[in-house]
This record gives sequence, C-alpha cells and structure tokens, in this order.
Amino acid sequence: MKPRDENKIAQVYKATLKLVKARGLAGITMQSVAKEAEMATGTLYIYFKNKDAIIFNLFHVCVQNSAQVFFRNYNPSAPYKEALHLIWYNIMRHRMEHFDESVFLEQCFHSPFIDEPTKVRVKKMFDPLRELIERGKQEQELKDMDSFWLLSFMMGSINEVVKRAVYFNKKISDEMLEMNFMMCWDGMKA
Amino acid sequence: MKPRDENKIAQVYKATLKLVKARGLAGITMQSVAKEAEMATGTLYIYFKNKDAIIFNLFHVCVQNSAQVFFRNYNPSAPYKEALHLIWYNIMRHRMEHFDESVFLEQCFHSPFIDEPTKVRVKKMFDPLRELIERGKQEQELKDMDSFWLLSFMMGSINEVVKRAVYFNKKISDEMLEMNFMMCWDGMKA
DNA sequence: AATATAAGTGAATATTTATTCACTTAAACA
DNA sequence: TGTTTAAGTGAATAAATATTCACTTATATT
Repeated sequence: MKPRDENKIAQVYKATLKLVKARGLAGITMQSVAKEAEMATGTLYIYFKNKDAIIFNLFHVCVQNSAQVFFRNYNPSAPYKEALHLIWYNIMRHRMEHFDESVFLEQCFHSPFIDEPTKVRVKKMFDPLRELIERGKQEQELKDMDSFWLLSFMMGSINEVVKRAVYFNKKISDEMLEMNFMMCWDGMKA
Repeated sequence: MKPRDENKIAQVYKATLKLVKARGLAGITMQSVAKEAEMATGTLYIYFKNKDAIIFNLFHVCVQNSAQVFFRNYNPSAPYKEALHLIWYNIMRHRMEHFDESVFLEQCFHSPFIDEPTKVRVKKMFDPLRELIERGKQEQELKDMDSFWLLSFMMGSINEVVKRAVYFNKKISDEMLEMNFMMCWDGMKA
C-alpha cells in the first residue's frame, strides 16, 4: 500500500496561511488551497475532514507555535526588565517571522470557524505573561494599574508595529527594535 | 410613485456591521444581511448593485467617519501634550463607541473586497496625525525616531486596549482612560 | 379617485463553492 | 514480479449562496 505523504499537511497549512494573508479568510476556497498546495481538491479530503477542519487544525497549530515561542529561554529569576525584554523580543520576532500566522489567528478570532469556548481556552495559554506582569507590579517596576491594561498595551504596541512594518515593507534594524522596546517599557514602567 | 426609503441604507449598514462583528466578513451572506436589516433580499439590490457594493460603500462610510472624528475640536496651536491628548482621546472614544466599525475596517483590509490602491488612499486620510507627530519630534517632546514607529505604537496601544475591553466586557473608567493615555505618552515622550 | 411609477417581495434561477466518487497511480509486501 | 491497498486525481454532484424577476404594494401626481 501507498503510505501517506505527511508533508502534505504542511503544504496545505502553508498554502492556507499564504492565501489568508493575501485575501483574508473570506477569500479562500478549497480549489484555491488545493491549487496553491499543488494537489487535487480530492486530496484535501484525505488529510482533512472538510474545510472547517483545515482551519480549525491550523488554528491550533498556530496557537501552539506562538505559545511555545513566547516563553523560549525564559528565565523567571532574571532581573525584571531583562525577563520582560526577552518575552517582548520573542513575541516581536515571532510575529515578524510568522506574520501570516498572526494574520490568520486574528481573522479566526472574528470568524464562524472558531467557537467561543476555544477562544477562551486559547487566552489561558498566555497566562505566564499575565503572571510576569503581576510580578512587575508587586516589585513596583510597573505602573500600578490593572494588569489587564498593561498586557493589552504591550501586545497592542507589538502587533501594530509588526503589522505596519510588514504592510509597508519597512525593515526594522536591531537598533530600532530596541527603541521600540524602550517605548513599550517607558509606557509600562512605574 | 413610491419614494425611496433612504433609511434602508442605514439599516443595511447597521446589519452588516453587526454581523461582521459577530461572525467576520467570511460569515455574512446576503440572506443574513437582509434578515438582520428586516427586508427582503431583493430589496438589497434596489439600494446596492451587489454584495461587493455593500461592503465597498460601507467601508468608505466608516473611513470617512473615523477620519472626521479623529480631528474633532483639534486645535493645532494648543500645547503639544494637550493636542496629542485630544486626538488620542478622540480615537479611543471613537473606537470604543463604534467598535463594530473598527472590526469591519480591520477585516476589510485583509479581504478581497478592498483593493490595494484604495488601501493606500485611505492611509493618506490620517496624515494630519502623522504631521502632529513630526511636530512633536521637532519640538523635542517625542523620542527621536522615525515617526512611522511612533504612530504605529500609538495606534497599536489604542486598538488593542479597545479590542480587549470590548471582548472581555471590561468597563474603562475615566481614571483608567487617563492612565492608558499616560502609558502611551510615557512611551512616546523624549 | 384613478393612474403611473418605482419600491418592495421572496420564490425561482444562476453561480459559486464544497464534497464525493469512480478511476488511476504508487509503494509495500508476499 | 504480481498482488494488495491506500494515496492521489479531477470531473461530477451536492450544497450554499448571490442574483433576478414576475408580481404586489405604496405613494406622488393628475
């Protein structure tokens, strides 16, 4: 018997991300995914139950990926600013290098494909960052306000900077990356 | 002859915004828009050429609205921090009060409905804010870095804060609003 | 009040898109 | 090398959705 070409799943994901980035969730069809992934439409149904399954599975892969990357090399006993800088940097780099995944996730959150309980479960995966912010408040490194706003502020500045950098094809130098962290830090610090 | 019920256009827009906020651009159908707007599907075609036209026209209405609100009461000769605060506040409030419009615009930017030249033209409408940031750098009120990043930072922090506030149904008090501006300002100031 | 004209309707039709399936191809194993 | 089995194909079919149109309704004009 012929074995499964497990690489096909990756091809489908890659194609889907590319298409969603270019035309949004509203713009993808099974035909276009199959074509982009260089296989027949029927083949999609060997590896995935249906269209929803492609999106649902890819969604979880992307969530998993980012949650993993965010906390890479994270040392909780490092000095506060350093610890926050590492996570900030991890998030920033991940968003830059996998911009298509960010776009896809954002679109999923406003789509009929991902249900409410799933969204809530996903938010929980990023709790460690929430805890780090709590610690910052306790150590009086950060402004004394609900962590909720501090976290939103931090994520917002990262997301938008990446989004605009990609759309306008702006190169961001290491120096400029540091300046961006400084804006974020100055905004959050006590 | 029977005159046009010009209110119908507003009903259609309202219905579309509501549906896109709830289920994303990928989730709307002419049937669902008609039902939500309480009219027959055929009626949609009296007021709009087709589905694309609904989205395209609504897109321009939303862009127009926000560009107008952003600079309401703006006095260019006011002290710098005050001027920036006003615009920051206008944007924040507009996003809060018309969150559905923000979601719709964001989705349009990643969809096959809005073409590239249109996107570029829209960005231009927000040039006055870009100019205010330039002024801030000249007056050495703001950090000395490409305005591009300062603007992205400012918009990002607003967008994400609003997004999360709405999703998590967080009430934001006037005091907390000021704290949020302070984060933004501390991040941007020299 | 009668007429004309365009709005409004929603079932019928056209179009697009998802999914299936009869068939072909390729690898594993005897 | 032949047989078996599942992958792979893409045209055919089903399902969902956009659009039209023959008809009804409302109102402005005479």
